[in-house]
Amino acid sequence: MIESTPVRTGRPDACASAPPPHPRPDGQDRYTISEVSAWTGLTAHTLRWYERIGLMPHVDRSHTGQRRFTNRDLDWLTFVGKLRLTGMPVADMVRYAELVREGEHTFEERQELLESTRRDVRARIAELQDTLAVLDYKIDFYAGARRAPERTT
Amino acid sequence: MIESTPVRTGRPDACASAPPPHPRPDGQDRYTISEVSAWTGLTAHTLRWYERIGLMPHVDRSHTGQRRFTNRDLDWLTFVGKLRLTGMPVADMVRYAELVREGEHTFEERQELLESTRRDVRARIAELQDTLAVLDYKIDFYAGARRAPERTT
DNA sequence: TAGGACCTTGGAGTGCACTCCAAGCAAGCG
DNA sequence: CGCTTGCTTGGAGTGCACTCCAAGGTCCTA
Repeated sequence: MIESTPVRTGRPDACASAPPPHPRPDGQDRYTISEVSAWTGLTAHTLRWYERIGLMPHVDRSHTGQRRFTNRDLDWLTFVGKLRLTGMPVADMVRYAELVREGEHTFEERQELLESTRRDVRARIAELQDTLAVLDYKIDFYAGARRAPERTT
Repeated sequence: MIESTPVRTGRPDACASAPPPHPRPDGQDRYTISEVSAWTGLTAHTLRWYERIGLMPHVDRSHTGQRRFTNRDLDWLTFVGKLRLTGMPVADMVRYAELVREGEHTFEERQELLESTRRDVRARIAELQDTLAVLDYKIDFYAGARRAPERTT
């Protein structure tokens, strides 16, 4: 239902940060909320909130009702973290999560949603590179002005 | 006091969007708030708010107290727009604006602030490129799964 | 000189994404 | 058993960046 996230890029030692290995192998993957909080950097509050708003597939519970997260949940949270970095609103992530819950007949819509996100990400990268050029220019200006303070207008 | 923003990159027809020309030449540059709003895409509310919080150098006024923005103000707003794209908090932009108001003896601190911002921007670009790889992977997955629906696990 | 569009202000309201609280149940240790 | 630490819930609170409002003054064109 949830496809897995790429495990390695083709290049050895690529700049992209390596995908985090799971703390425990499949089969022993029943993490408490605080373990997941430590691993993801999200607070326990946020993890519960994500579940409430439908951003998590239903999380398993212990016999006493406490959450027990799996490696699959960790993968999902890693992916959600990527989407969050793109600036995607939480509501859109919830929409994607709903599509995942609805099964394989939503593949097309999921693909479209991700392609639209990809366009946004590319646009944002371009904007940031533009900004980088401006920052470089201004930093050079300050560096130059400080080297030759008598002629800075 | 405010250094100008680069007018052209070295390459002809560079991908970076060309810096916007001013609507009117220097000397006739006394824009109302709604003109500036239309030009920048910011609402009049936001422009007033920027001034209130100290994110604008003091804006000139007409004899009756209405704001009259200059080409210099437009340049500043363009730069602020770039900083905003980087995700810099408004408080940090206000800090930079204060340094500009304080004069040339703050060149060093301004340069440091921009260099720190540049590091952030570079890091964010790297994150986004990472995310792009994940999106590409998942989009390929969906495309492949839809071409060969009998073998998707 | 009348009308409508535009401008002014301080302060209050909005939407987002968390973030925290109170009260109570659960788990592990000496 | 008692203690500490951790987990549960619904609902309320926070911080940021706007966004809007009411009441009134200004500008321009017919």
